[in-house]
Amino acid sequence: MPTGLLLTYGLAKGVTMTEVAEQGVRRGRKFDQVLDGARTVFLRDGFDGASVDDIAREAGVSKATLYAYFPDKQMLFKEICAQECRLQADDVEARIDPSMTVEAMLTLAGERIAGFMMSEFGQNAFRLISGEGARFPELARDFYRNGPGLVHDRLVHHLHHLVQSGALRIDDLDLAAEQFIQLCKASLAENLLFRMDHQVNEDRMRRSVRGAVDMFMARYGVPTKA
Amino acid sequence: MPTGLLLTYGLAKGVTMTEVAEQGVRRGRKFDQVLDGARTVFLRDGFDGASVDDIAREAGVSKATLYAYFPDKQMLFKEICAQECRLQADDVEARIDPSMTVEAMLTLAGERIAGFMMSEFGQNAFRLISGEGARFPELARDFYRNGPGLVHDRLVHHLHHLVQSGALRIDDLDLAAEQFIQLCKASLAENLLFRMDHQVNEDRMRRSVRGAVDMFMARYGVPTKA
DNA sequence: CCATAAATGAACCGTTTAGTTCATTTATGG
DNA sequence: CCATAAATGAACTAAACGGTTCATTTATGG
Repeated sequence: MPTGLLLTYGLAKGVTMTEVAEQGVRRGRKFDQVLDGARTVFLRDGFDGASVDDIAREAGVSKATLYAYFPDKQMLFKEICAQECRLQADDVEARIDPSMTVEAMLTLAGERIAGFMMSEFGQNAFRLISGEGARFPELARDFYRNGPGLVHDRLVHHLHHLVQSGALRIDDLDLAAEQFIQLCKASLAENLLFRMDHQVNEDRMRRSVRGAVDMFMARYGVPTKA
Repeated sequence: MPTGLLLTYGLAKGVTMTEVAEQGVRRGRKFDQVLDGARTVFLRDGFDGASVDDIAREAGVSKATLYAYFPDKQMLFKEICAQECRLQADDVEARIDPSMTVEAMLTLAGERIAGFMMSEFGQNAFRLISGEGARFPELARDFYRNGPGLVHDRLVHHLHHLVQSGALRIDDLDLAAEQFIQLCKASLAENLLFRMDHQVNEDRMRRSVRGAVDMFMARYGVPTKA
C-alpha cells in the first residue's frame, strides 16, 4: 500500500514538539515578536553567545516582557527550536508519486535533503544543535528523531517497497538509506559545516544529487533485461 | 610516480600551523601542563563553557602562570587546535602501498577516515570547530584545510592515478572523492553529531566502510574482462 | 470612557568571567 | 650556595550576564 509517502527533512506535521516546551509559557500581545527576535539571535550567536538583552533589543521588546512570557532562557531556546522544526516541516512537506521512476523519486527526495542542508536554518540548526547537544541532550535527541531520523525511517520504508516490487536489490536497508542521505551531502557537507565560502548554489546541489542517484542505482539498481 | 601516498585525516606533518598562533606565546617549565589542561577542558566544555580558572585548575597551574604563557584565552584556544591537528596527523599517518588492489586501498583509507570520525578528538573537534566557526572563521578554515580538505586533495590525487592506470573510470574526481568520504560516515554521521547513544563500535564502522567500498566500486569500477 | 491587563525601562542583585597585580615561595643552573 | 628566573595564590577590577522588581505608561475590550 504505497499510496504516497511523506518525505521531509524537518519535523512531521503531526508531531507537536511544542508540548515539551509549553510548560510555563504564557501568551500575550507581543509573543511573536519575542520568538522572531530570539530566533534571529540564537541562530546567529548560539545559546551562550546570545544574551537576553540582545534578544529583547532585537525583538523590540522590554526584558520584563520577555520574562513575562518565558520563565528562563532555556525554555525560550527550546521553544525556538520546536517552532523552527515545525515551520520547516510545513514548508518542505512533499508527496512522492508512486508512479514515478525510481530515479525520479530518489532525485526528488535528494533535492529536498540537500536543499535543507543548504538552507540558512539547516546550516545553523546543525551547527547549533550539535554544538549545544552536550547541554541539552533531550533537545538534540528530539531534533534528530523528528528531523534526520525521520527521513531515515521514511526512506527505509520506501526502499523496502521498491525492493519488494523488484525495482531495487538491497540487503541492508538501514545502511542503504544512510548512504543515500550522506551522498546527497557530498560537495556540500564540510563546506557548510566550516563556513567555507564556496558558492553553494543550485548547480552544485543538483550535481551532488545527480551523483548520489547515479551511484545509488549503480549499486542497488536491478539491470533491465532488454 | 605513485610511490605511496600520504593519507591522513589530521594535519600534515610538515604543515606548521603553530606559526599562526605563536605570536605572543612564551615557553616555560609548565608549558605542556597548561596545554594538556586546556585541551581537556576545551574539548569537554567548548570555548565559552571553559573558564580560565577551570583550565588552570585542571592543568595544576596558577592562573598567573597561564597568563604568563598566553596573552589571552583565544590564543590558548588556537594553540590547542593547532597542536591537536598536528598530533592527530602524526598518529594516523599511513602509507598506501601501490601494489594493493583498489579495494584494499580504499578500505584502508576508509577505515582511517571513519576511525577519525569515531575518535574522541574527532567528534569533539567537529562539534567544537563547527560551532565556534562563526567566532573564529580563520580557525575553522585552517582546520578544514589541514584536516578534511587535505584528505580530499590526497584522495583526488590518488584516484587520478588509478584512473590513468585503468583501474577506475571517473569523470568528476572532486565529486567522487567527496562521495567516498561521505559514504564512510554512513551509519555514523548524525549519530555522532547529535550524541546518540548508538554503540559506535568497530563492527559498525567496518560495515560502513565495506559498504562504501562496494558502492564506490559498483559505480566507478572497471568491469574485469574475464 | 473607563477598568483591566499588558508593556515598559531603568535600576538593581548576585554571580561569573577574563584578565591584572604583587608580595612570597620555589626551583634551576652556574 | 646563591642569584636569577619561574611559579604561586590570593586579592582585585571591570564588565557581562541572567533574572527580578516596580512605579509608570500604553493599549484593549466592553
